[in-house]
Amino acid sequence: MKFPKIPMAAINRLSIYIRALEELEEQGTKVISSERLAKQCGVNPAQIRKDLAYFGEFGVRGVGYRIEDLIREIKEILGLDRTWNIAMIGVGNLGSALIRHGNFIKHGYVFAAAFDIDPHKIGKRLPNGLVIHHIDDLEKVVKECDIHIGVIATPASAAQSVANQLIIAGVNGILNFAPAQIQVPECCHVENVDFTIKLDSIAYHLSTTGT
Amino acid sequence: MKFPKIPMAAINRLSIYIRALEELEEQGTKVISSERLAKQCGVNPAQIRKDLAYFGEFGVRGVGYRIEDLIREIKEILGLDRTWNIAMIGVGNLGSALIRHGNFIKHGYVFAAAFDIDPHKIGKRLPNGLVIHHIDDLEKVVKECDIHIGVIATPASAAQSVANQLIIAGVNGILNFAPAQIQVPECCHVENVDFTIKLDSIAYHLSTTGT
DNA sequence: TGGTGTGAACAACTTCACAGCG
DNA sequence: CGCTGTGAAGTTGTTCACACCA
Repeated sequence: MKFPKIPMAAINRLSIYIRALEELEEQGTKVISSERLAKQCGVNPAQIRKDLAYFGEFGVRGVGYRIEDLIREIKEILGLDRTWNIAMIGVGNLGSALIRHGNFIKHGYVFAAAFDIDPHKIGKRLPNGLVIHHIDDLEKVVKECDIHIGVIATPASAAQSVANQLIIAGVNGILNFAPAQIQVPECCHVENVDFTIKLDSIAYHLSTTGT
Repeated sequence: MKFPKIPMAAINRLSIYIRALEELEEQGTKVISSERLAKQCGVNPAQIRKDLAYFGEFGVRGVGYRIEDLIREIKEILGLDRTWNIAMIGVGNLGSALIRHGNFIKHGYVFAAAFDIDPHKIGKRLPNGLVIHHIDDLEKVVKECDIHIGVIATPASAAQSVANQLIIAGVNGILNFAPAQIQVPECCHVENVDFTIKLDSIAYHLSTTGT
């Protein structure tokens, strides 16, 4: 296979495969077929083979995939064979809970700085030792701490201006928890985590399929 | 238009349209064209017209859409012309932050109960007045409080068993924050909010487009 | 033999282009 | 005249079916 266009959805599924594979590895499994992995991930077996084939030939015909190797390959594909320094912007309820949340560090994402705009918070120290900086120091701190990803946990009204500041600071990966669509230049990649949309979708399904 | 199959993506966009429309309404705008709304939401104008046409004819040719009416129509479509009682399962960092987070109530989702499995937490009262119940009381409390949606904010390892208990209790809408794929029967609708997947996607983009 | 890798068929979603109506 | 509503075309993503190989 040459240089196919890779569906976004395929990338997201790789993360899901990794989780399943790591679980299997813990249980001591060495090799797995696309069929069994598919069942565990709730997808189609052909989907898995195609997703992996976008990036190379990782399987052994008649056998399956060696789990240890496959985990390493997928991590390399996704750029997870390293750690990523990230910054939290907005240290309110959600922001501080996310910083304390163990899932980031477990996957190699390290909160290297935190920012807010509230004068009462600036200079305070978070439980994990991070000092809260003023948002105006973003560019300086981003450089100092080698930060590549920004997490926006501000109110919706502030999201766009924070995004602008992140981009000026040279950050071009943004995880946006604010319920707002933010506009960014081509070079920057934004992912939205918007649970109001998800809830609305649930409400729709409950409403249409008999409360 | 008769009974077309409605793309999931269209439903999700309706939430985005509502947000933009409510903002416009606050600013005093009365009518808007699909073109202008599209620009604000970052989508194609035809997309908006098609999304809305799945559900009826809400526009006026040569004019556009009356904002007040359109908001009401979309809310009715999504089942947002009422409030929804929801339950939080897992009152850790993330769970308690979400309960305190204002976005749920703002959109008509009311936390009516909270559950955990940690004996030290059972019986404690949250800042908003909710008492933390033991997960084993789920079915009873769900009935008493008329809960239709469950929010899972437990560790991944507990997610599936919590989902099972929710379904037994008669809850068939689940918002899952745990990084795990959960299996549910047809009748139940699950939405996953998995920021590790989103971060991995950002890492991939940063890695492939020159750090 | 059994499971991968993959072209081809299929399905889903998006955008175009324009008829039709206020 | 301008903007909606919509069939048709285009695009993207998924599944099938089987050649191929350890």
